[in-house]
Amino acid sequence: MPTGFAQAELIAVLVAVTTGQPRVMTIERGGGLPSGNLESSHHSLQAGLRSWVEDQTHHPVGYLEQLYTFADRGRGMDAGIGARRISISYLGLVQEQSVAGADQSEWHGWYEYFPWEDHREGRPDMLGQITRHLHDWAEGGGASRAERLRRASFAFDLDGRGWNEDLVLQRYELMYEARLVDEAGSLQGPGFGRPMMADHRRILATGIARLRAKIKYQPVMFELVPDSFTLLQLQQTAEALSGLRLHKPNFRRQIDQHALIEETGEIAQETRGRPAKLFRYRRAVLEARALAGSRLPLSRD
Amino acid sequence: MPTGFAQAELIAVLVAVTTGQPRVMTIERGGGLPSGNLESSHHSLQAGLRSWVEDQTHHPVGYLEQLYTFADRGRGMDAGIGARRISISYLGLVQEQSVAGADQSEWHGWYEYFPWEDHREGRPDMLGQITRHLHDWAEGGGASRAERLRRASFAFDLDGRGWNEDLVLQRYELMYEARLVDEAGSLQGPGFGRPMMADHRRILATGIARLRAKIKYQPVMFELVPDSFTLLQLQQTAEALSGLRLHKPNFRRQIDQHALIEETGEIAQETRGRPAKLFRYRRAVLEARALAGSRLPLSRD
DNA sequence: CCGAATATACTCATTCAGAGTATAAAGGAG
DNA sequence: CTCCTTTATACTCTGAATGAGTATATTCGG
Repeated sequence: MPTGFAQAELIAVLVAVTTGQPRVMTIERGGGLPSGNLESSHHSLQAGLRSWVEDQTHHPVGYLEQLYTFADRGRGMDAGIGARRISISYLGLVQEQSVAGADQSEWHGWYEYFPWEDHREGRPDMLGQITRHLHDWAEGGGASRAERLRRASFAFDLDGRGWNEDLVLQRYELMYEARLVDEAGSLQGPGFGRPMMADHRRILATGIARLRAKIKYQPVMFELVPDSFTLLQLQQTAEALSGLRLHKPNFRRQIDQHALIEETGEIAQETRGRPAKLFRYRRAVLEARALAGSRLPLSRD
Repeated sequence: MPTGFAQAELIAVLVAVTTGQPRVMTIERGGGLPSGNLESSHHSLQAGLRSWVEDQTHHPVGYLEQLYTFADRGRGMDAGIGARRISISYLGLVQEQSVAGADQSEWHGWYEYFPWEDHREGRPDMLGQITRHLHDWAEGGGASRAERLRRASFAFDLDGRGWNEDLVLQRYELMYEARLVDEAGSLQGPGFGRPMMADHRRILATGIARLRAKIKYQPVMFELVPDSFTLLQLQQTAEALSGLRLHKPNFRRQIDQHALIEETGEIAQETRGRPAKLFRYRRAVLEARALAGSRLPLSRD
């Protein structure tokens, strides 16, 4: 086989948020992410992936973006033939209403896999243990001890400068290096969080990190909620994704300052408390929004 | 050949800024981007690309990130065998001082390829022509006429809401659809800007767009300037990348508000005007900076 | 009719971004 | 030597956005 040939595979991180929990589509009862070989019938990667996912899951995928491409020497293959496996991963968002009918299928809460990432009810207790293990790992690092400490301290907020919810991948990779997750061959006893096959949990971490970064400067939450929603639903979606609790008045202000939504005129039919107005997303602003966010200090001439 | 096999190729967008011009490393006197087949000797994509680029160009690459993975049916190949070409593109940044010795090699100013993207001396005149052509194209769009107008108006700022320098790719793709660039088979006479082989100009557009977006929230300019630099150099680098003129006092304020740099104690040896202090980048803040930028309205409990 | 629960509306202080002005230090022209 | 051009650096003023907290509406279940 000539050089430059490889086996190509598509992997999807499909995300939905239901009842305040972020969920990801899996196969084999949570053991892996949906994936498949790149077929020659697919005209473009994006289009191919979309039709493939929709065939398999029967959910329309509102939003789809490429995540990352990995290449590892194919472990299950004959060595020496120069072939390797290329995995092209995608992040897809599915609206809650589409998931609703789909019984207790293969949607798993993503904090099963990353329990240390959910800070909505405060800093998880297990971070104490993780921190101790990371310290041990750093101490055994010889020359790289200082560097290990610096990385761990930064990613896990060991010096109290504030938890950065975006560092999902950095945290997972540190835990992998320190052998605190089963995929790395855990040191003693079971590792933290539920493992996945091959490097699927790492890909999931990449997807979560991307999504957490994205909600700050692009209105992607709207791809996850139903067409009409209350402000509380919207906030809870943002909280589910970021794993943080948000300040209600300021969240609302930010939303309507940017004129992201409009009232539908209807009222939510839930029981407790004062009924909430229903809103819909103003698709028109998707572009206007892209205009903002310029942090460069422009000159007027 | 079994399904799922493909030819894999690496493509690099290598960027440097010299004498106020953003440049990109090319092959064949500007006709294409450096590329090569994925070799089985490469252990990871990132590492493989880095060593490959440094072998070919003899420039150390300070910063390297994956851009995008394309898959197109290989046009030059036998059809029907199920193989296709996968192109994995990377963005790399090179410091000016490394380029200096490298004579008049294969570095080409990127505004040769995208002359309509340079707004440092005001809105380029050719945008008038481009706009007229785009209007014609939209008029001939039948049912999609309104949609075409909306896209063109947004990307090229036809209604004066302000030029968005990030939309490099959108603009190139519109011009491709309207056949205003030679790669699409230009309508009449030569297309706008200098063409490149295959889809290399599109990949370059992707790289420029990524870099323009990135300088707003990550201090990547420092990967492009020498180890010690003046504030004017730094600003001119930012201007070269964004294609915009920036407001000097505010640019300076932003830089030292974030404590990104420190004085070296030395003074630049240039002739005209008051001599400028030299600064160096404080690598320590790379992490602290990542902490900022949280636009989510957090709650305190 | 009261209180728990939720929704919605303001307030106040601080920081930050946009825009412009003022002063300092060099070299060159006369 | 003095003035003028050029670049560097330091402030000012204003308005917008953000962080944090408080106050007022509605509903329902007792």
